[in-house]
Amino acid sequence: MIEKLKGFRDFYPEDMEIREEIFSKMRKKAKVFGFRPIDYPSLELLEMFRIKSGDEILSQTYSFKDRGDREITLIPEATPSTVRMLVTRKDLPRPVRWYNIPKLWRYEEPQSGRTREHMQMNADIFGDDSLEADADTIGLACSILDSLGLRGSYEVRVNERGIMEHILKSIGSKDIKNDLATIDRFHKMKREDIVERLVSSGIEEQKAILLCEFVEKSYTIEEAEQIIVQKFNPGNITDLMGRIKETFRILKENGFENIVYNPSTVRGLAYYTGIVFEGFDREGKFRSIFGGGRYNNLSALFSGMEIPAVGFGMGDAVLENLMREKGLWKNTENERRYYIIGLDEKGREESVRVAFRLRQRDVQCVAHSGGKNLSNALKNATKLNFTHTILIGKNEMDNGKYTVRDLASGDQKSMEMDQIG
RNA sequence: GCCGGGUUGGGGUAGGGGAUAUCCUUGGGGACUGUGGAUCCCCGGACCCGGGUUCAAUUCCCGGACCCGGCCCCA
Repeated sequence: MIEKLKGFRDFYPEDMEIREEIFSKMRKKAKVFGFRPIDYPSLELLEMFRIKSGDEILSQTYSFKDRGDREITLIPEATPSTVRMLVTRKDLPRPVRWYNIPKLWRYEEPQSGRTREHMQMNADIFGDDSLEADADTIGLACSILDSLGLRGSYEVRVNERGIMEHILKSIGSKDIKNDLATIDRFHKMKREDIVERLVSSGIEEQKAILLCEFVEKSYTIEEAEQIIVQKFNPGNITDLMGRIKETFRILKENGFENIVYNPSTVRGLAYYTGIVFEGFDREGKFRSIFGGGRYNNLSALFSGMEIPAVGFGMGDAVLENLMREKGLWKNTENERRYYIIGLDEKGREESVRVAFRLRQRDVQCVAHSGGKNLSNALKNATKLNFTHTILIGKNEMDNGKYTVRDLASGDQKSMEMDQIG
């Protein structure tokens, strides 16, 4: 037996159909939000990811030398290729709204919600530094989850890196990058260790404890503002706070209530420069469903051009975890699929003719090709996922109408071919 | 890269130092030749891999692979 590679997945039709339905809903929502599809290679020069993330990424990529001695890699994330495409075309009218659903690879130990190969919907807005673009980005992610039936099952944790930096500076941090990384791990480390790490970068212990108390929970944006202003004396954050409040207001006003301010959401050491956000299931059982934020500096690394950007990625693995748990991992389309059964020799000949005729009108159908056994044919129809059968025997041939049976209800009626569909 | 728990037909399982390896389901074939989505009959199909202990290993021991979960890291 040939085995598949560790951490990779096969998809059989029963799951693949569901996955395609999910992707088609993602595409539909992206489209109505004004995003256009792109695509790019699965292999890129390793250098591109080194520019963005540094050398340590080498240990987590599927990378190798090609026959021309180039260091190349299966892409571990979507953003660099997208930005590469963006800066290549200097003629593009901005703002640019692009999305795609590529396969991505990372060479790491598989665990719940993380495989070595996965698909991830990515949507980005370039050349638009507005808070409205931030809101649209989060709005699209939420609209997708809602359209999948997950409304009420998730929350979006939002933070603003600028505000966090102001806070850290005001309480004496000498190593803001490192402290953001510490905060990112807040829920994974012991409180004493967090405090110790914060203190070691120059923060007084009292302030470090105060920060921990703040970072521990989620807040409404108003609560967060009050605490930040009263407890941390963060300097002038009026603009930043005004912006994030307005972003919250837009989202709430337009039906997305499940948005909280969560100071521990900082998205690691990544390239984010402003708003950051992550979607989680309400019960906190799984990893993040989607994550993203504003990254205004990345394009400069690629081209010297400063193009503001905001976007998110939403992987298929955690989404599947959650949808299965909520009983939503199922087909929701209700298309008809006909199984055409000839009851005698003439009927079987006719069943093939009928099949081709129906397909000309895009009606899904297959003619039964097994033996004469009606019982087995009906059983096949059910097991092979058809919704209706069409029976063709002597009676049908005589009067030119076929017997159409709804397999779910058992209802049966006589129809002419042109009425079937 | 590290840690824990697993691995018996396609799926789900029982068992166990020696026998034809259990049961359900799925798959294939057949009977019943127009209302029967059944029923009945028949047939396929498995002890993850390598080494060790033993007269004998699917069973015990060691190592590996893979699966599930966690850590590290996070794109």
